[in-house]
Amino acid sequence: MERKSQQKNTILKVLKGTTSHPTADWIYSEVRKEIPNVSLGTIYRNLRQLKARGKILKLHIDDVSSRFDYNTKSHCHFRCTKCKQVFDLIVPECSKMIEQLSRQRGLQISSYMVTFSGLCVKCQKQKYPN
Amino acid sequence: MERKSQQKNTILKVLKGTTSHPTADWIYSEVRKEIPNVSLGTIYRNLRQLKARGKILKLHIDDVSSRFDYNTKSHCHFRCTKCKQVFDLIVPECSKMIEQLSRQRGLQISSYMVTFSGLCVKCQKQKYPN
DNA sequence: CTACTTGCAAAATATTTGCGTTATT
DNA sequence: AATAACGCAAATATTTTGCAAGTAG
Repeated sequence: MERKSQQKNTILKVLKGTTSHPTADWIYSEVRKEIPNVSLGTIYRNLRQLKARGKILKLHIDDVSSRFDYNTKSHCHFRCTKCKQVFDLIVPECSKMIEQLSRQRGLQISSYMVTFSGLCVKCQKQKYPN
Repeated sequence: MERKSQQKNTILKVLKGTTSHPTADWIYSEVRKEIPNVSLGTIYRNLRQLKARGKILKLHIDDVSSRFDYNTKSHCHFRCTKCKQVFDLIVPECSKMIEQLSRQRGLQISSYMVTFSGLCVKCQKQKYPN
């Protein structure tokens, strides 16, 4: 059975306290502030377990590395191609679309991953690219 | 400037001839049937170039490795969690949704990646899991 | 000829795993 | 006491890159 550990708690706390959809490596550096000798292997092992138990989401937004999300409800993301930030998007039309898809095409949809890419409002306003 | 090469042509031909959204490694093994001494580095280099020139899409559907698609129009995918196949989905509602998003929220959306996961029609019918 | 492309091998990244030890239940 | 979780280091897997040679334009 699952056991508690300071490491797992801290990982969850870090994830809960950010909206940045962080990578394993970023989580590692955050957790190390509290548990300096934590190992990266432990981060990965816990993230995998948490995902398997449905407590977090693993996102495949870019090809560099996976990102993790404390918000386990399927939702949409917007990735700015300039500042590389990933924002949550609440898109009510999306759930309607899925309902339609399963009704009309017989697909049993258990989750979805939607990522829009483009320029966020902030970066659109910047005249000179960085 | 860009130059032609047998390797690049073959990669494109292979991609054009499949709907399986293959990985670099699968493409490699297909290309090798025609050019036995092609190198994996060449595959990756060409795939990167082709993507940069907008001739193919790079998909981030699962965490194992990237997949590539000859169909460069943004479109939706369905990934069966059982047989692991990835199918194209034409979802007209999707383009409407994007139009709405840019109009209502000021986002400049240049592309999107939509992946639904679940059981495909075929796998739903199978009584005994493999 | 110029310089893009290739094959090869080594390097860089991201993630997983084996093992002996620690800690939770 | 049993065994899940840990830290560490080595192993995998995927993708990139440096370099000398080949080739398209």
